[in-house]
Amino acid sequence: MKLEFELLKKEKNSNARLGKIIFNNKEYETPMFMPVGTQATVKTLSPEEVKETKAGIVLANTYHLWLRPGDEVIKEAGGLHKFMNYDGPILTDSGGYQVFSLAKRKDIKEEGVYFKNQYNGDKLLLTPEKSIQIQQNLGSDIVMSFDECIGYPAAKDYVAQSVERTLRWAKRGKDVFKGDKQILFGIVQGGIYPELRKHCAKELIKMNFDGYSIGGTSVGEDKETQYKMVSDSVKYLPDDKIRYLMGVGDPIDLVENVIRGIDIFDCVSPTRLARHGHAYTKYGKINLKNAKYKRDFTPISKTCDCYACKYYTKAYIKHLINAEESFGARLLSIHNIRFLVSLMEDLRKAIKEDRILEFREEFIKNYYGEINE
RNA sequence: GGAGGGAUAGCGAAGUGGUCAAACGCGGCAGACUGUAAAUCUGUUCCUUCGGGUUCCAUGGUUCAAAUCCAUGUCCCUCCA
Repeated sequence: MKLEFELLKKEKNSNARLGKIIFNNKEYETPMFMPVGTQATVKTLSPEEVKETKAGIVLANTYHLWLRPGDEVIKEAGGLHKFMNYDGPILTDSGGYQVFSLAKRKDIKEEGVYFKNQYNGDKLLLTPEKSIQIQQNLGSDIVMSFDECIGYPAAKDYVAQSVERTLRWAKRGKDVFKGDKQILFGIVQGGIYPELRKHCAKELIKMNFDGYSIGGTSVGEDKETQYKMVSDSVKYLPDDKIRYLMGVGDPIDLVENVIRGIDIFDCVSPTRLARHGHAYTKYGKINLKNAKYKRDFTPISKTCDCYACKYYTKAYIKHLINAEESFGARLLSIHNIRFLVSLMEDLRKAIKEDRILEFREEFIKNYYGEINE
């Protein structure tokens, strides 16, 4: 019951694609947005609530679960699906992002990356082999290669050297990966340099991974730079494999990168922004902490079909956020995830109808416009 | 009746002659957040035409200079009878 992918259609006027993921006798269409559940939970939501947003794949993180509760514990529990009670597909990140985000607490060497355990100060070594082994213990359905996610800007010499190491790490990981129940992705790095992106993509393809991720974006670069990095990576990737753009979830970026040929995305934004009081709308992001919502007794969106919009007002959710009641974060997380999932539904419809460029124009006009619901 | 302590910005609370428009926390008002060290972080919070103006219970005083010292008053708290 390995996860399978099937390409269904290519949009006529762009590089956008429509696909299908088959997992556990269920089908999930792509392009798709995947909510992040780093610690084996999408923060504040139950698995039932995640499913209600119609999200498919959920992310979890190797690094965090390795440290706590430990991948052996999760293996003993019967794997991540049983442990967290989620029967949909699960993708695990390799810990590669922590190479970037824990910048001050790491030391990159050829064998792997040394981290300091944030809970007890222990010196830890995460290697490509170890990352795969942990992900096999976790029992996720899509496994990521251990890579180095570099920041922006980065000097070309450093990026070139980093790409070579990421390639060696990808090979080392693949060599120990069993692959009887899971599929393994390689990660295209190369910063903003087209020739490094090309080289990285081509070398990964030679190793024949089950899917390809694009990494090293959404680390501080501007949008145009990001879109170019995606285009410079995607054009070498085979049609029949999933293309995953890591860490991208801004609504505009989702639209732009679907057009460039991306199938799946993940991002912490919908849930983090929710905890910070923000809600996505067709007309831009709103901050419910703002005083102007104190007596706004209308839903976040009149057209949204989520639980929060169906039963609750902005004034109520604002009150919950201000009072630091967790129900507020939960309602906004439901809304924000549903917003992105629903945006992907609209994008798939536009692909089916070959009118994705028109869709983009209208979406951007609304999102950056002055109109309010 | 006696003895002592206190009153500082929306609230709590530092400060006890100049470096004080006054630390810090909360509350308020905004901002940031992209493979989650993030229910976190940042800015701002007397008035202002940005030159300055007016503040630390009230009034009077000492001093070149007072939130800070002195006198009187008002209110609050604690203990003793």
